[in-house]
Amino acid sequence: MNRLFIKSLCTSSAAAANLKPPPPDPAAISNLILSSPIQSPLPSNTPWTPHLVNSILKRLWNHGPKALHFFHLLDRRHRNYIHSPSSFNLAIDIAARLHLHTTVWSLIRRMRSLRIGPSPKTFAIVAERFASSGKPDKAVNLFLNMHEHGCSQDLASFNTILDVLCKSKRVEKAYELFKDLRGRFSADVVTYNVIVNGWCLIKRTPKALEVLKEMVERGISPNLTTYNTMLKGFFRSGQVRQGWEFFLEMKKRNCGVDVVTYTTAVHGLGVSGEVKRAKKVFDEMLREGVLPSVATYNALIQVMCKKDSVENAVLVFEEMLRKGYEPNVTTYNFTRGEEMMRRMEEEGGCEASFQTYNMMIRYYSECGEVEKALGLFERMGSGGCLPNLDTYNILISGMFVRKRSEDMVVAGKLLLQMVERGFVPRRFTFNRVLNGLL
DNA sequence: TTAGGGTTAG
Repeated sequence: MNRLFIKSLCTSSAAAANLKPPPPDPAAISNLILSSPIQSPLPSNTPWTPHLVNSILKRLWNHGPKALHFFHLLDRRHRNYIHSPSSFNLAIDIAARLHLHTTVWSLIRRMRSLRIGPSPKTFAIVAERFASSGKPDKAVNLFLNMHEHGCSQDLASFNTILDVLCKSKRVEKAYELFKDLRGRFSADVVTYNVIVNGWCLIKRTPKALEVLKEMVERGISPNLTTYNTMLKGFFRSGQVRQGWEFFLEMKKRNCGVDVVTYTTAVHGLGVSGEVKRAKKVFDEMLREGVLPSVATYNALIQVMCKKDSVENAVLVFEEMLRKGYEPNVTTYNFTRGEEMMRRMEEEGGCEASFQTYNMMIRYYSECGEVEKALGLFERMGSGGCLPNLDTYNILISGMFVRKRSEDMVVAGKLLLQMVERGFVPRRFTFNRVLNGLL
């Protein structure tokens, strides 16, 4: 707070004296880093700020080695600049994603020596990477030992590690840890909600209901989040009837159903084919005076596209615009096609995300329009979002559609490029390209 | 980054 205040004082007085240089452009700096060889020095005279550094790290997210190199250069060569905790956390996330464990730990030690961390958030980041790369035990150990790295364990960090395990589908592991330590950390409603959600994520609603019963027995009252989680769980596991009955029960018992409840019901009913009922729930929501969100409209649009007709989806889209909602990337992604992509950028002032690109690239690849797919890929490279692992996998698969030898060569180049950018191709992808080339 | 709702996904 204080630092921000001082910073704003400095900038405003500089502006008053007309000395303020144009603000550095993260996109320009990122592109410069991307296009120059790895030993190049950073542009001099740049007024580095945590905000600028963070936005560059995010732009270089899908080019991990360059991102880390940038971080290290700034850390070592610029004596007067000290990275902020949030920049450290971003760099640690990138290093952990690339499985550079030595780098992760040296960054953590560096944070500690600068007395700016590590924080519980730092450990949550690393634990998440462990859990998502099939090492849940390492994630648990990290949590159990975090106090040795100057970071205390409390209920919040306990809930976080459980959530990390659950979100990476290691629910059994989470449940074990939960049973072992719930007494020590005095598990609260958040803890139980995390576990309920975990079982729901892997479609084991009976286990989720069991935990729900258990929390009540232990004197912890479920809240609206608990019920919304359960509701989503029923739909996710295909128990549409139970979902519907649960929804009715929630209303009957005056749980204070909210926009999340309605969005879940509209989406859940719709994707399982009950479009009429989904629309009825949506109308009922309006009657009850619960304001739909962009997510609610997106849910309805998706349902219309998939189970009704694109024309009706567009009607909902137009209605959304009429009511003053601002469609976001997700909205446009449902109504696929170049036309929509143009519209989102020109009229909507809404930048395509890598999901948008990936979807379009997949579409072109599948119908053999390899040049168009490659064109979009090029556009990505020079724009705000760099291709990610999915992009490469989709595009490389696309190179096999036409069974042409020149496509194989492109596939080979893409494979090399993805490795250079810090992605690990699946064995399948690798062998396929190799076979293709041979 | 202490929990729940919209991209495509089993």
